Amino acid sequence: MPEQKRTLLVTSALPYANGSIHLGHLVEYIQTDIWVRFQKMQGHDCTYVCADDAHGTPIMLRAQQEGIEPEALIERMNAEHQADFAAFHIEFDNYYSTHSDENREFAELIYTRLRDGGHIDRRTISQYYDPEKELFLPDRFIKGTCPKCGAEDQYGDNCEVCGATYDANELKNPRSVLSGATPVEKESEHFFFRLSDFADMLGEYLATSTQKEVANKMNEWLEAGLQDWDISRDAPYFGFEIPDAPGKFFYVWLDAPMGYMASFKDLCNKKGLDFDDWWKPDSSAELYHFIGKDILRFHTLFWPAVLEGSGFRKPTRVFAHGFLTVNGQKMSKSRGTFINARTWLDHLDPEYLRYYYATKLSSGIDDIDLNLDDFIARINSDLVGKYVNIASRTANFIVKQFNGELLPVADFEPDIQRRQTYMDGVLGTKQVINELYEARDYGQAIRKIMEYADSINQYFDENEPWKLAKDPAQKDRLHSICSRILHGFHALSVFLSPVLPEMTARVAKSLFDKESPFTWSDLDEQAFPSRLNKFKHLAKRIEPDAVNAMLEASRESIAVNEKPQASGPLVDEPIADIIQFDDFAKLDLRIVKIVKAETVEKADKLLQLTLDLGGETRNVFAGIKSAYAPADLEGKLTVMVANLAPRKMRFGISEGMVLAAGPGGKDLFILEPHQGAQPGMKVK
RNA sequence: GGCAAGGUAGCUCAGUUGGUUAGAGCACCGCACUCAUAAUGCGGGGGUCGGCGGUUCAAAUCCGCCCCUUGCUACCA
Repeated sequence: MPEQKRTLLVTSALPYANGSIHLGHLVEYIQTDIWVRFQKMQGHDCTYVCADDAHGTPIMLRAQQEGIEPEALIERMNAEHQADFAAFHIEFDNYYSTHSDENREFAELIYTRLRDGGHIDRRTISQYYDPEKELFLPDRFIKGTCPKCGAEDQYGDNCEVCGATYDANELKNPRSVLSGATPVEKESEHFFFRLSDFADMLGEYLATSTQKEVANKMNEWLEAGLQDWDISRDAPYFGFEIPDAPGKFFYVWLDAPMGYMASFKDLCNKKGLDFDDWWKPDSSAELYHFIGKDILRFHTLFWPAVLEGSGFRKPTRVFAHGFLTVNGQKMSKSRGTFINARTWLDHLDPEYLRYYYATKLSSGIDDIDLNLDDFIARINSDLVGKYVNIASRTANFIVKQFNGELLPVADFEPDIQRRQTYMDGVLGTKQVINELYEARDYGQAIRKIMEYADSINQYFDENEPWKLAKDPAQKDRLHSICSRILHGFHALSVFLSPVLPEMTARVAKSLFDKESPFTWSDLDEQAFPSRLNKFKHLAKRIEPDAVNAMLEASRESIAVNEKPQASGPLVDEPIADIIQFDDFAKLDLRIVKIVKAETVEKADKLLQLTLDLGGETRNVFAGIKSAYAPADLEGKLTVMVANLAPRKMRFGISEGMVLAAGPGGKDLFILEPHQGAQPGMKVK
């Protein structure tokens, strides 16, 4: 029955050292921690490592802003992260940093091997550069007008208003967030990892190494053709310099995931383990990465290829989970649902979050929702009303009437046949729960566990021990019944241990007088304790006020750090940076007459407008179909940007842009001049 | 528009390879109990399983079309 002892190495994604841990992060760490604890409880050799991702331009700049060295910044964040994780009972075997000697060695080793294997190309590319700060700008440090919806003040990689994604050089009116300067395109040599060299291997790998729905998605990428991966950045950059290329640094792809190895290597150094036993290509150890679905491509394509190309083993499986929503919506700063780990800790019990996440988690990549009303009901009912209540309502009988003595299974179920059936029931439940934990179907595991709790409460009510307690003749029966109920509670506590490590450790210690926390072998018949201490309060109900206070605090902490929380056009789209008259003068706005407006076949949002500028006509596509019928526009005057560079679209060339205001959809309003304006007049 | 994942009771979700009157928890109503942090137990109301067709003796479950939600993507110069 004792299955083979397995050797596992488990990781969670490396949190970036530029921000605090929030509830979204915790989905992953809690999911992983539950799995790791489950493995350890079974007696397997399971190691859980993680580290801060400590490099990159954002960290370099933030340190500058704070007037400290980046090393000081990442050290502080590392301590903060570790404290938050510890408070949520995330138990790493090692927590390290990508800014470490070990990590540098792995980055260099892997790079060198890839290079020598012919998997690295050098190519000159053109990229935005801040001429004042003298550095190349990551997408997040360029802001400008969204090329798709025209929203101001959007980042260089995607638009928060319309959700479009694009390249930074598509952004209109780009400016550096750092200096406000207009970035210039500048050429530089970059290093690329030839991912396509590994296409065949990846095709096979995907089929076995991740969830089905994920493999399907990844196959799309494979079929679309694998792009080379840019792995270098130019100085100044906080990170590791590429050995044979002064002034070039490893970009995140070539130093972050090595953090998994570096952290483990650090642990090997501390404990005298042989790193290669886990990481050589034919290692029998199992390697698992828990990640969010946002970094799937990276972990299922790039990372296995890099490992393959540099002579290391590949991950056994990559487990992706979905995102967190709060009350059914994306976490939102203004609603107070962007909740930091620390804010939660100030108001609520970390284990309640662990439990709630567990009830929602499955092996799939669906998003999970933290519905706070449901959360309160679920915790109060499951944990306090059912689980804890079993001990609470039974313990007194044992303590008062039997001096704390618990009967062994053989005594409360003396008939050998019935005892067998009873233990088969317990161990059968254990087996089912085991499989569910292993498969990461925690939601189902919890459901099973609560079914078991229900059955114990039913047994209690059917046998009415409170009545037996009043009849001295029934004392033996009372003893048996209560022992059996507490045996059930004991089993429940073991089942819940991966999810509620702290609470169940208290059960083990203060109630059952056990030296160490529960393990799976505590479910063996002989392992049932013979004594019980006086019951002490185990868990308290959640007051809705505590949740409200947490939401309020989240709103406040954001308000302190950021902008005012009111909403409205000025908040949603703050007024852009000051420009000079010269900048304004570049714009040539003209009054035009809409001579023709028509829908465009196969276009959802576009109207094709023929505009008369008083002698010249222009063809313009405008995304205003949702708000205007073509007939309403024809004959009307409006304002256009007349000197905008033409833009090729799928349906033709758009030769300018009409001006409109509003959030979108039906609320979109084009400008119309007062009576008397004539087509062609310049707006100034 | 394309691709993907969803749409099951008021809320949060289960429903394995199609098979008897579709389930759980919470909420609601009634009853019981008083050992327990008013917790627990029993019973009840409540669902055209997004819609329409089809396959089948039988469909929430398979097939087709459509509607809605979410994510990625494409076209909101």
